[in-house]
Amino acid sequence: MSKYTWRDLIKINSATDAYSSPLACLAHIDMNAFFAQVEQIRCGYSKDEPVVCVQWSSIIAVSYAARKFNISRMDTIESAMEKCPSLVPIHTAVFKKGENFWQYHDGFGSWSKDPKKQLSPEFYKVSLDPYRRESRKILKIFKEFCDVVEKASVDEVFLDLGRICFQRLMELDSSEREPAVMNFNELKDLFVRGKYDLDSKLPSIPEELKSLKFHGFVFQEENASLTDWDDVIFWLASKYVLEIRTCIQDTLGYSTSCGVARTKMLCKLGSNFKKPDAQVIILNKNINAFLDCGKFDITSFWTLGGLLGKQLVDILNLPSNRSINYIRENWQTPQELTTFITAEIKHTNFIPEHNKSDFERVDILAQKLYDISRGQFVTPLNPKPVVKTMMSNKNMRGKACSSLIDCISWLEVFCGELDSRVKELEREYNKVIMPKTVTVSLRTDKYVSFRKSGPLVHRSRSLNSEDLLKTGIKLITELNTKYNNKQACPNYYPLKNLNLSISNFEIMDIQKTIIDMFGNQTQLSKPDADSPKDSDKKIDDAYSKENAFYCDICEINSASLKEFNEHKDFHIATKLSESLNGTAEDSANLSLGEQRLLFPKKRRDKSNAKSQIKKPASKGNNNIFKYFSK
DNA sequence: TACTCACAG
DNA sequence: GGCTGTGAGTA
Repeated sequence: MSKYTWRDLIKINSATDAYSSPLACLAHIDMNAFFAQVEQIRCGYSKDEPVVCVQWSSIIAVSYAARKFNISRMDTIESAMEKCPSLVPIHTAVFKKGENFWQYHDGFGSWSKDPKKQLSPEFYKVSLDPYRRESRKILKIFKEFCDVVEKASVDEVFLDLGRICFQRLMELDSSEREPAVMNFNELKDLFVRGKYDLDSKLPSIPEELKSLKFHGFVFQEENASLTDWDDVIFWLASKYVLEIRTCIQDTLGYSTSCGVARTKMLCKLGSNFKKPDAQVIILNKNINAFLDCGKFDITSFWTLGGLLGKQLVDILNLPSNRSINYIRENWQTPQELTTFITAEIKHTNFIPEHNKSDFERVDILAQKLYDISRGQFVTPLNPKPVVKTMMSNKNMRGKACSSLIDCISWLEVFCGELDSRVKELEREYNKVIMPKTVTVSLRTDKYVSFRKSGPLVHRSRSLNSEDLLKTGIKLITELNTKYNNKQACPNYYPLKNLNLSISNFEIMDIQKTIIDMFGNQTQLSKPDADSPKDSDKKIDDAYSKENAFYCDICEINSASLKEFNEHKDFHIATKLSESLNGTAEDSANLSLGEQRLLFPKKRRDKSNAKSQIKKPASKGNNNIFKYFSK
């Protein structure tokens, strides 16, 4: 007799409830040294060549080939080169100050001896866009294979394999299956004929299934034998995740690590257990052994990696031998844990400083700890992480941002980045995403920061880089006039940090936005007579008339007289800034944007287009130099 | 809404 | 260690 019921089994066929079934089967898949892999593949190196991904002079991802030389992320390029003279350092793509597109400069980097081949944080900002794009491609494959996918970060996902396993278990057509699997039929027949009670136990697994060979590494058991249906489900899962991982390897070239287990937490520990290019299966009967293997302690778990975890180690007096069984054996119930922690807090006068809320509900914390130590901490997958805010940020070194003009040049970078990130998301969701709030924030000193938010004044129905920039410039100018003076902030420039963020997203169906904007008109009008461009113009005209505080120079609206006046300050400020900064003769080191900004009539350098992966967005007549023209 | 903090990759 | 990002809590 199985220890699982029909209810447990049928539950895994539900996309929403499967995770909570005792027969749940999830996976966590992690890209090995993702950034390094992306660069290795992009540049056509083999996986045996020691590629590292570089940001300025530090290494941010080390391929497994490079790890063989004992190179870690802590190494500088120089020390890594010493360990491995054949090292292949590849710098991330970068935005140049004043430009709203990124590009790769292969062969360039801050490690280069030749100053002309150096990328410096003073003039560039790292772009992570290439990794996001690859991440989306990979995600797309996961979604083809699996109905419930949680994108946990740019290089990792959780999968709920419930439906797949259920269907494969119950599959009617057995022609493609291994002979032993034919015996699933016994279960299937009972199911199909409805000869079961939800609360009755499943039959035992057939003898022939007990010796199936798992795909991948079964923790602690070289020749794991299958004893119950959970094992059979995990066997099916091990086969299926290998298919997924092989597909990703074959179509995109990426190697992955994978953990298969009952809960997200166990999956995550599993995928991290063996790297690279491996899958680890943690059977339910091996959970405790896995947790006690000596590699984990309480701080190994999600959300306990920081201060909270350390505090718990102190309070519970946990041994340093990295073992979870201590908790399991010392506190048999969640209540015992609650009592202990409460007493200990009183006894030691422990005062949690920042994570106060965690200790206000000790019972919840104790329950969590109790479950974690037994591998029973169950959480659902979140298939829809909706964007709340999006930020483009830059820490400024030295004099990277020393004037209002510099600020605007960096804002152009930020707008380019945010615009393309929003477009990417729109493609993924097939929705229109429109932020309603824009925030510019800056730091002049370690502890002195200012910020200003405002509504995004947009003139078309999708986000565009130019409108975003106009709003950003308005905000940065207001900050500049307010704080860049002796009284408010004597050491305003050079800024230490500048960032632009968008928030308050309105997420609309593409179809819906058209109807919202035009009512039934869209359906009635002839396509030729009312082309999209005309429609846009109509909106623009209508919008302009509604707003009294309209700036003819910028073509933007202000919400109030006060705002309008502040906006006018901006024009005065930029003129001033221009007169201070616009006299440089040598424009060789200036970006295209800055050249346009300072020398609008001058012919611009158009070389360097070769290594460009992404085409710059069309500039049209909306160049920001017009702010400075007479 | 503005701001800080914690946590993660 | 530098950098990017998110969510929770607070006032």
